Amino acid sequence: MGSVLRIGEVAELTGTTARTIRYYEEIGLLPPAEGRQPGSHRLYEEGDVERLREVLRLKDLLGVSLEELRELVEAESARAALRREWRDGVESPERRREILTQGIEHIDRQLDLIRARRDEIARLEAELTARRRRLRSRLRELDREPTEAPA
Amino acid sequence: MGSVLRIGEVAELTGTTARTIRYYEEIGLLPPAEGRQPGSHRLYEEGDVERLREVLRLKDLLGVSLEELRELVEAESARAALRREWRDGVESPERRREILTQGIEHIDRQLDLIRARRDEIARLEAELTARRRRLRSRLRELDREPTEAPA
DNA sequence: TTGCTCCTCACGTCACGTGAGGTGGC
DNA sequence: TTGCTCCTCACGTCACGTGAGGTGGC
Repeated sequence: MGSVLRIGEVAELTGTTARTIRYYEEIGLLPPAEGRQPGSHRLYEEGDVERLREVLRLKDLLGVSLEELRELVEAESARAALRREWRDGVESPERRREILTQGIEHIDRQLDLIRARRDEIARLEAELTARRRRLRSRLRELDREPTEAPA
Repeated sequence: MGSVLRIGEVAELTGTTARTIRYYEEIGLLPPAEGRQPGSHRLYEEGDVERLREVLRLKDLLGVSLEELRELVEAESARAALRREWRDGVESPERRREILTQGIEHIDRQLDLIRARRDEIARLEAELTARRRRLRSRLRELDREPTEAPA
């Protein structure tokens, strides 16, 4: 059931702060809480929580500016519009093919960003484990000849 | 040979700006350029470039604040001091064992951070590829029955 | 009615960006 | 001497943090 949430609860659920949510609304990164009079409480639903979680995750993992993030999110809502068109029944197979193709291209753009990050992370991890192995092997050498005391 | 570099060259080599280098020096994240009179040019060597590259990489990949980054870097120079002690010949095997053990623990702390990131990235990548697969398979379905035109 | 969370300014902070005006080495 | 890069303020900006003072729903 669509339980209604206040901004503090949404902040808690997503691991952020009320200020951040208001700021994201202010710069147009999040849509304003629906049907709200200025001064009154912002009310959210589970879908808004999911949406915010996604935004925070992309920001954290991709390390992009909020401006770039806004472009990504806009592309995402364009995608949502296409999904609605699809769900409501699309007439021509040409249009259906177009929608699917655009969806794949959108995902590919995100995958490019993610994979670049993944590779950098993997490189760093490999370097660290290599250094760890070297230290471990020296430690084992010490254990094998423990009587190497000075004169 | 130890070619001497100016701040703009260092910035170019590391993909950052002169302002960032000065700022990092100001907050103690980087050591001040060696033997320099106030007002005169900062001069760097290849080692400084490597050091800065490491700092920028950790910042980018770990997404930490400069304060946290400074702690990491300080731990790194503590490690460098231990490596020097090792290189200059350490007397007791107990001390050698201690140095190696501390080195491994230091690397393990960094590995914990890196692996957490790696897992998050992997989760996101898996979700994206799954969505991509679903779209691709729908596209293939369309190709298999291309005469599904409306009346 | 009392707490609690919410609201809107609005100033502070972190990590730099961006001139302004001036000095120093090929 | 002319460019070029460098220097030090110092103010601007982005992404929020943090009160100040006030209103609104269990």
